[in-house]
Amino acid sequence: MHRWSQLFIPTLREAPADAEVASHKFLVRAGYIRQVAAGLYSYLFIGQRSFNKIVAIVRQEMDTIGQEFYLPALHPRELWEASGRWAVMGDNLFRLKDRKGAELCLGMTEEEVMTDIARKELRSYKQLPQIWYQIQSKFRDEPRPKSGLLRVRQFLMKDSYSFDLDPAGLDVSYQKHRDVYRRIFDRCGLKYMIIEAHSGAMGGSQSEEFMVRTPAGEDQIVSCENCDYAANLEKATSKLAPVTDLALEGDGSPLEVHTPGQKTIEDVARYLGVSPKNKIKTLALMAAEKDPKTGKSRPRPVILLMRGDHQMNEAKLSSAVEGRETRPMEAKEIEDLFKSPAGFLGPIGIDWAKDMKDVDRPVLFVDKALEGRSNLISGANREDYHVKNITPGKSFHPTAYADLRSVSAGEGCPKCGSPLRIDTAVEIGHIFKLGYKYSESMGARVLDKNGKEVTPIMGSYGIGIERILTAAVEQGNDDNGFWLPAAIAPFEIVVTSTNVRDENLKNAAENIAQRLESSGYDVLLDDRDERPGVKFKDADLVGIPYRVTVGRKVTEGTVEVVQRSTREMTDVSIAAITEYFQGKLRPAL
RNA sequence: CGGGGAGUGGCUCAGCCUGGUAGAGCACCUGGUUCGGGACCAGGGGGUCGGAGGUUCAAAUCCUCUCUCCCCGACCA
Repeated sequence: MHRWSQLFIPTLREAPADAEVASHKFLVRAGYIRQVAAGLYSYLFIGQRSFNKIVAIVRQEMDTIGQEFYLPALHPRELWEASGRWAVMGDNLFRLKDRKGAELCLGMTEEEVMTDIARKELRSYKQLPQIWYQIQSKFRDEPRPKSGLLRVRQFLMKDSYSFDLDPAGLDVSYQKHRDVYRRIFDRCGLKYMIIEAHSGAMGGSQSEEFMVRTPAGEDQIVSCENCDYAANLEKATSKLAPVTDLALEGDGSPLEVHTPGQKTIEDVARYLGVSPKNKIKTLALMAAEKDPKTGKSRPRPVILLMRGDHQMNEAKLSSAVEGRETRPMEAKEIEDLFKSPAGFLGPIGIDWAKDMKDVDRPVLFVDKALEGRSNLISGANREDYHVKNITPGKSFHPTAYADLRSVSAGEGCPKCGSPLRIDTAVEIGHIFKLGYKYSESMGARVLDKNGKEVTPIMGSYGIGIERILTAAVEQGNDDNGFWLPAAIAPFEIVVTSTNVRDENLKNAAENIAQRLESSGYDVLLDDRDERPGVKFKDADLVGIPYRVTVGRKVTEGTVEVVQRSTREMTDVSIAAITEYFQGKLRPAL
């Protein structure tokens, strides 16, 4: 029996000054967590209890498809060199040296260690498929930890890895994870959505994220109000309303117009009396390109053309340039390429690269929204001049058309055309078809039926344990505190006796708590010698879904049951208390 | 890394501009009253004012450097 009077549950009347989001404020106030340093938290008794419940659910469900390992958090440099990530991860990877000077890092994920086991141990197709998982602390030297447990430097993650003989096998492993994740998040009582995700520069094909909508989130997700389309903003596309092109002017060749001092899209559009939708936006960037001879990095111009009213999306740009680092061009670089100051840039008069391998010429990517358009207006590459009658493919030849723009709310769903909405959300899980990246680079091989060496294909799948708790708190809170789904709450019921000095009440509360506990419920008995108000406030704060108030009605043989989320209050006879919760917390299946 | 803000008892904050014996509320300890929504009275303990250096007869307060934390951005399989 857990007695509040004996426990360490340091509740706070006020939120710490540096807490901003609800989950951060409440988890600290409720005594779940305490901050140690930026992005590092201690989990106290009731916090840890809640984490344990989440972990138990994750473990139980994962065991239905995979095998649990426990791998070290400390990894040798060699493994990360082998995968190439020692160089790629940059400052986000915690690095250190041991006494002998050997370099190590703290794992952000465990592809390397898992693949290392696979390459040493897996020999035959008969051993496939495999799904291995673990639940371990992960470390990331975040440039900016924030929002309490939402973005931290050390966190608990369930990560699993699948090894299959072929892509069809990977599809199966991926689908298994998708199903199990749904069960996990359903059991955790979260309202979530599954969205298409950006695969990132790390390669891989299909990728989906499990997202919980909340203003505290960091991701932007696009979803259809009508059908099931949902995608990360980094990936989302939309149907655009048709735009009426301008009429051809003059003899149809590019026609310069004087636009003194008109630099922004809006200025030019207004000055010429056209919509920004008929204007081309020219973005000038430099990408880091490896010189094929010297192997050294050198900047290469990458120019983007967008519809005047559209915004460029960084993730899509990253895909277009195949992961190369990019930065805005400096004024001098712009002058060198365009022979014109910024504000009047355009695609004409420049010899663009035919493809990415054509490294000596500048790259021109044109957003797909401009494909098929005609008689647009762009800068003339001459100060104070713009140019009309610009038609992509005719007036200039792009290196490639690419999806570069960010979707805006209200645009049409790519599936059904209904309006799209954009929300912020927290990512709680991610499933990802990795492909051959790690098995290839680290040299995992098995023999297939024909005795031929083949590289297993991998998937990786993560769940952020802290984020489940955080999302749950964000999803259920009010001015007084929060409530957790019973499955992940530190306790299911708090039994509050209004006055422990009254022997009758004290004994009744003790008795009820005892009975509930022996019926299998997780019960916290608030037996503190505090005024009722204090105990009610604390009960409201700490996230327990039900409160049983043992008070003045005891003489009539009843107690009050309060459901925290709805504040709904029910008088229940003491004799029938366990049955009451049978219906609430253990509904018949 | 760029921009902004903040470091004063355990917590929330005032005091700083205009230098002169460190404050309030909450929390904590003792005694008493109280007991269904964060009680009241009386008494009490607790602070090198983030750190270092400087100016000054005198620094929480002014100056310089530095550390830490928060927010926005950049960053983020």
